Amino acid sequence: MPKLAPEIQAARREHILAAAERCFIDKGFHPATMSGICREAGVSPGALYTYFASKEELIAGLCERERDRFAKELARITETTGFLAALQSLAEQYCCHEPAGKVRLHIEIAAEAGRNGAIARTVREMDRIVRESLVELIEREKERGWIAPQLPADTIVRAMGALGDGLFLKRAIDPDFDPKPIIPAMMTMISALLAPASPPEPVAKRKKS
Amino acid sequence: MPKLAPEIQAARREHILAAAERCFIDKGFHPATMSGICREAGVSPGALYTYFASKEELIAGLCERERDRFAKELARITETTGFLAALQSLAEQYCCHEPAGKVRLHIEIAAEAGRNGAIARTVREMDRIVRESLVELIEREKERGWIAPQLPADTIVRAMGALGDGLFLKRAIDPDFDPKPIIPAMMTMISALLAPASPPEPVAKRKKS
Amino acid sequence: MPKLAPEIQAARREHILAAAERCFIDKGFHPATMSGICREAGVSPGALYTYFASKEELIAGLCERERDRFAKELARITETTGFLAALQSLAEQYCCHEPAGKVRLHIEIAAEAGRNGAIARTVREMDRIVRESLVELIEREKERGWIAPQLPADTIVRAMGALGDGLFLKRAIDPDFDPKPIIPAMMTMISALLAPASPPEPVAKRKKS
Amino acid sequence: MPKLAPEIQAARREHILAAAERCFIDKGFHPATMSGICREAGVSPGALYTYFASKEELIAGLCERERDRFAKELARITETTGFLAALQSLAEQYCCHEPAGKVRLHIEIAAEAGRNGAIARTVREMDRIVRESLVELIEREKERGWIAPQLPADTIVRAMGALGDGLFLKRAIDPDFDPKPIIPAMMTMISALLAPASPPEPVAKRKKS
DNA sequence: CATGAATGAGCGTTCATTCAT
DNA sequence: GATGAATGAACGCTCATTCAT
Repeated sequence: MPKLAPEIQAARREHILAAAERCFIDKGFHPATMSGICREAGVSPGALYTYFASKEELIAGLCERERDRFAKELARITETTGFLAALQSLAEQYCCHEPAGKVRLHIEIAAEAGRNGAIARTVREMDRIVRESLVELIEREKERGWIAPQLPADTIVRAMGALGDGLFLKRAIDPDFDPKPIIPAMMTMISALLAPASPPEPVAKRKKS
Repeated sequence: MPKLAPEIQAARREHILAAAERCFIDKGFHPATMSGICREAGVSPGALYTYFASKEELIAGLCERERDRFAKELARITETTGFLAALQSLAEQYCCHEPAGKVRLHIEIAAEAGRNGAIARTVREMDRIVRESLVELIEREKERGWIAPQLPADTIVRAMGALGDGLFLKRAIDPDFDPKPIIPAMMTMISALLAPASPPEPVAKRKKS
Repeated sequence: MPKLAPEIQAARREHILAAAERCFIDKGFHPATMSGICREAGVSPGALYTYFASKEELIAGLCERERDRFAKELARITETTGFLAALQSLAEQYCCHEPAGKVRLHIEIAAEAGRNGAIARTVREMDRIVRESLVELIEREKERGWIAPQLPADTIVRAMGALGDGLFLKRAIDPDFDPKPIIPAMMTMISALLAPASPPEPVAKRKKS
Repeated sequence: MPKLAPEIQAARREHILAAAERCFIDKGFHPATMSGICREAGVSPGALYTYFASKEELIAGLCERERDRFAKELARITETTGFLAALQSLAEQYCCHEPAGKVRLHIEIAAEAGRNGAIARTVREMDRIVRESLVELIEREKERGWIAPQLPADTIVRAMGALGDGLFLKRAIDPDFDPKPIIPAMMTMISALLAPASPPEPVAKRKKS
């Protein structure tokens, strides 16, 4: 039998990852079973094991997929807009509109990262990508004189990242949690860090004069 | 072997919970085994099962213990100090000095809360306790005229909580993560929310006038 | 502590046996648990084990109790009446009015007897007692010329016993089984064995002349 | 290892059932262990569980197998002979020649039926099959004028069934029990129910002329 | 004598993984 | 390459029995 075309291989891999994601969201990494994932994907165990050598690798693959997806999305966003617009877009997408299942999956990944080096590395890389992208955006705005932060861009980004991650955690714990009421507070906090030259539009007017 | 004194029972329970905590930190809730916990606690399975009816109940018991410990610690802190001192104490204790294992355990609990109603309830209750305590402290400071926040105390507390939780998540992912460099940024953010009458001492002097 | 008065001991034993019977009827010998029996009897495991050295002995004790009860009841019946009246009384009591639970317990005992020598002995003894009692009654009637069976009394009794046991089995399998419609058929069969001098009253008129 | 041919699957199932039967006869349903059955069948637990989802299902499967076997055997017997020959054949086969283990197994099944609805249903169905077959045979003989029973065929069959079941029970209790001496008594009883037109051949000469 | 917490072997069952077809 | 039946170690949990108090 001739080797499968790489694009078919990749599609199959993606198909299995999608099925695995559904199972992992539903049950968590450890309670989810390989045969459940096979059923969900409509694939035999033998077939699955030609794409992923073990359950661990499947989990790792899923994490990498998340990282790549996020990186791509982030690139799309940062390419075309300024810092605050990007921030707002990210907040909306990941803290508000992201489906609850996905949110929980990310917490599951974080929990797994605590025990699994490969996953920890993937997650930290994802973190790094976000941070570097945002740092770059901040530096650009700084050069243009639009903001005048008193702290290093990296520190600012880390602090803002913590804010976003915290919202994620809240949503994972309580699927009914609504982040909207907190957004003004977040904007206040972020503005304080950035010290924008003039009140940026999407942020509530904070102090006149 | 007549009925054990309640305090001995409680001590035994606590002893098992401590052993379970070590195992859960080491391996996670699902990969950790009951017989591993028994070994760690130096207890037979039968004995363990007189204190906890199932693995699930053991996990739930651990979460409740965390909630109670935290509530107690929080009460101790808030009783004796003002808002900012309390905040600093909490941040130091839970975001900085908390051992990495404990931090990961809390993320594990959060992941589990996504699928287990009993645990979700415990975690949300823990959250509520923290929020209510801090809201009360804020209101007190407001009355005294020391701060003049523009947003409802509850919103502020939630935003600050997200910040703290985000730091937790970072530490779970990366045990070498050092929250210290971000603390000034956090203080800036919190100050912006609280609008203190005068620059509070523990915060870096940020802008004259 | 002075030895307990024998009558108290016997009462306690009986109390435990009664509780065990309820449990065994409810769940069967093997699925029923010693702690369930303790709960039902309101007795601690330690106390139970001073009366019965093992679960097996408890089961054996229950079987012996059934044997003794049945022997006593049989003696009462055969003492005061003739063969057919005794037969009718026994049939009514054990094939019709005996509660379904008891009936099932006897089948449980029979099943256990197949694997447990002590119980088999008890059950066979019970059988022997019934057979000897009835044989004696038959011989008495024969001497009086009221019946003229063509087969040995023991054979007759065994055949009749099989009939009774068969009804037992049916009731165990189907709690709604009603033995009443079969009674005329049984009477016909038994009459055929006994060849009574004149149509016995409770039996349907069978052959003219 | 692609999909096994259905006949191989069925053979494997049958192989496991046979092993289970040996274990259940040896120890009873509840004391017999799944790993014992696996050992007896030369099969791993996982393999067994692909054929039977639980111990309960294995027991149910065994009961159904008994029902089907018996139905088949019964059909074979009733197809080719008249009522009395069929009866004699059944009595010989099931009351006399059936191995002691099988007999005990049937009592075990009866005991289980008292607590397990699925098994009770199977057993009652088995009963029904026997009854209906024999009722049909009786009706046929009646039409031919060979017998002239005074009672409904169903009642007669039930009474005769009780007789057979009673013999079963006796054999289960006492493996040395020899049903042969009772057979003349049984034939007398059955004859009395059937009222055959002339002394049927296979029955011992009972009354001169 | 009674208590009931403790024991620990062993239960029924699961499931990541393999490999003959 | 795909299949899916098979493996078997290991899981969570039970319960007859014991014995320190």
